[in-house]
Amino acid sequence: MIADMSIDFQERADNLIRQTGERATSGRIRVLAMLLAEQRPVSHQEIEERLRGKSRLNRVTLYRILDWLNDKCLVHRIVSDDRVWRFRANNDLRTHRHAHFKCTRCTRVMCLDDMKAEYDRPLPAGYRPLEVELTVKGLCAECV
Amino acid sequence: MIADMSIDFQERADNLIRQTGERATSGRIRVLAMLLAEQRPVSHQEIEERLRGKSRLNRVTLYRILDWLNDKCLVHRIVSDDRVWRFRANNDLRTHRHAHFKCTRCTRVMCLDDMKAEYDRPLPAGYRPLEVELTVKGLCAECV
DNA sequence: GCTATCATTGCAACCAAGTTGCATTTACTA
DNA sequence: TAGTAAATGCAACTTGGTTGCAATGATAGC
Repeated sequence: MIADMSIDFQERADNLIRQTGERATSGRIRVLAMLLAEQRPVSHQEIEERLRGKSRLNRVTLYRILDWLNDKCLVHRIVSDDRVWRFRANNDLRTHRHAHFKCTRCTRVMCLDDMKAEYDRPLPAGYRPLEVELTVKGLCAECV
Repeated sequence: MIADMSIDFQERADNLIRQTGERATSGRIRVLAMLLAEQRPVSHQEIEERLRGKSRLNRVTLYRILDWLNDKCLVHRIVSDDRVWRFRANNDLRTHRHAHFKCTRCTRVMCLDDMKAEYDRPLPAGYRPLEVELTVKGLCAECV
């Protein structure tokens, strides 16, 4: 079962990457498959550890793969006050206009998929909004 | 006029720091006075440049002073996706439960004082919120 | 006002996350 | 199946921030 699932993610990743019209390299596929399987925001460091064992990806290459996946909207990037980026697969097209929760004890970040990142008051005159980030910080259920 | 104002900020900074009951050092006073005069979020680097000329503060000391001012709630710290902290004086006690705007072109950050950082949906069961961060990103009036 | 004391400062060295330039390898195209 | 541009790996670098420790300085007690 587990094995089947992993093959499935591999295949989905491969398809998604090919749909961009650019090269489907093994690195890109492995990283995206892993993120598809996780379904939560994962840091560069965690990904590196997770991928260890199999032919290891270079650190720089991993940064570049994550950038690329982000450019192609296959993943989204979440920033947090620990100055670390986390990445999460965009499984469908209702992408990332949602809020995030950051646990200040275990440092994990989760997507609050059904809480929209929005604001209600007008911006100062002349300002053009492009993106909104809403992060709730506190303790998650396991750390509380 | 300008000179008077600067003396005024110096004095206000001095008072605020003494009210904490801890030591009123020249570094703390200079940094807080500068922030009181600015009334906008300023990065460590900017502060360092601004304070250049007068007897220069050590880089590490400045980090420590900013941490200290933050601990004492005399300033608040704003995080942003460029992994740079910015600091703004808390002029009164209606402190920092407000949103921020980050210009993606000039990289400046401003406080949206009358936009509250809040959320409307419930968190997952067992989660305890402690703080909320809301950042609107886009182009400011000067960069649009 | 002077001195002792402990917090604060400065220095040097360090760390972690992320980036750049360039030579090598690899996925795709013809 | 070979040629080619794109992707990768490596080494070195940058930026923002931190740590340990010795030197300095603000304040309390006299």
